[in-house]
Amino acid sequence: MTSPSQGNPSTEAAIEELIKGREAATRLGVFLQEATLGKSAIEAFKEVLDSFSRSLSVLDSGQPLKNPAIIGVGGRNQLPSRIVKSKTLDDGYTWRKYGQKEIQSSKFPRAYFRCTHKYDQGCKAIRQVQRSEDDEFIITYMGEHTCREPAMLPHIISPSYLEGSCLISFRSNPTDNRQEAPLPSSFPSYKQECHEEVLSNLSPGSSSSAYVTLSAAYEGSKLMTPLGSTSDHGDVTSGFHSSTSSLHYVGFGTDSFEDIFAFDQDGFLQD
DNA sequence: CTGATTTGACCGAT
DNA sequence: ATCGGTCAAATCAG
Repeated sequence: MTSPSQGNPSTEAAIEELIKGREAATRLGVFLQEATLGKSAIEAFKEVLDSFSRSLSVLDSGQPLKNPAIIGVGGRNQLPSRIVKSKTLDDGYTWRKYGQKEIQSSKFPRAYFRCTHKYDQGCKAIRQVQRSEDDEFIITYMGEHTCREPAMLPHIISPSYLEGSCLISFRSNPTDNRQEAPLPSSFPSYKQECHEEVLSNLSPGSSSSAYVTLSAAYEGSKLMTPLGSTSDHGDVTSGFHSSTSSLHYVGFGTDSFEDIFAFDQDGFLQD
């Protein structure tokens, strides 16, 4: 990946500082989480984080950020969860939407997905998707995929990202995105972009919390093709596609903390 | 025809 | 009582 920041000492220094600042902010976020502060405090905190992230993005433009900042621990239930900000809903897995809800704290509805293989393979992974103000999606993944997604190529990102190698590369073809749309189809083209940032990574059990994402690989071997629409599991849906992307952990944790995202912008939902 | 999405109802937690 | 998450019937799409 080419990055303008590369080879530019001053820019890199700036990035370094920003990363430090962001880390400090995320640490602060943990306290904010524990202390029951007012919403304004949380909003302010969110702005700080956003600023760091934006600055980093600008300077870094695409370069994977190192030093992921992880805020918060543990989801509201036992499920390991992580929050990812992405421009695409494709993560290599097939999801089935089972609900959508207007959420009080954010003006955009939240869409609920469960793994397509919930019943045929007992996969417990679920995710919640919300649109953010920048035409991106805030995706909260909960639970681990225990399914053996045909389309997934065994590219498991181990918890190593906790050590700084937060690189998750995606890549595939945009096949069918519809099911990915958290809302009525008014999402223009969230498919061609593949930017992701892991806003948070929380895995209580940390053990096998490895989040799986597929990568470059399965191009050419689309095992996932809709088995003729006769498959018993018949849950072939979503598309997958991805592409190399850079992500940053900007993190924070619990679901409630999600309120930090006071997405304000129209357009998410609408038909 | 089969499977996915939509959407209101239902339910549990707060 | 309210809010968020899930269910499930109706509807849509391939």
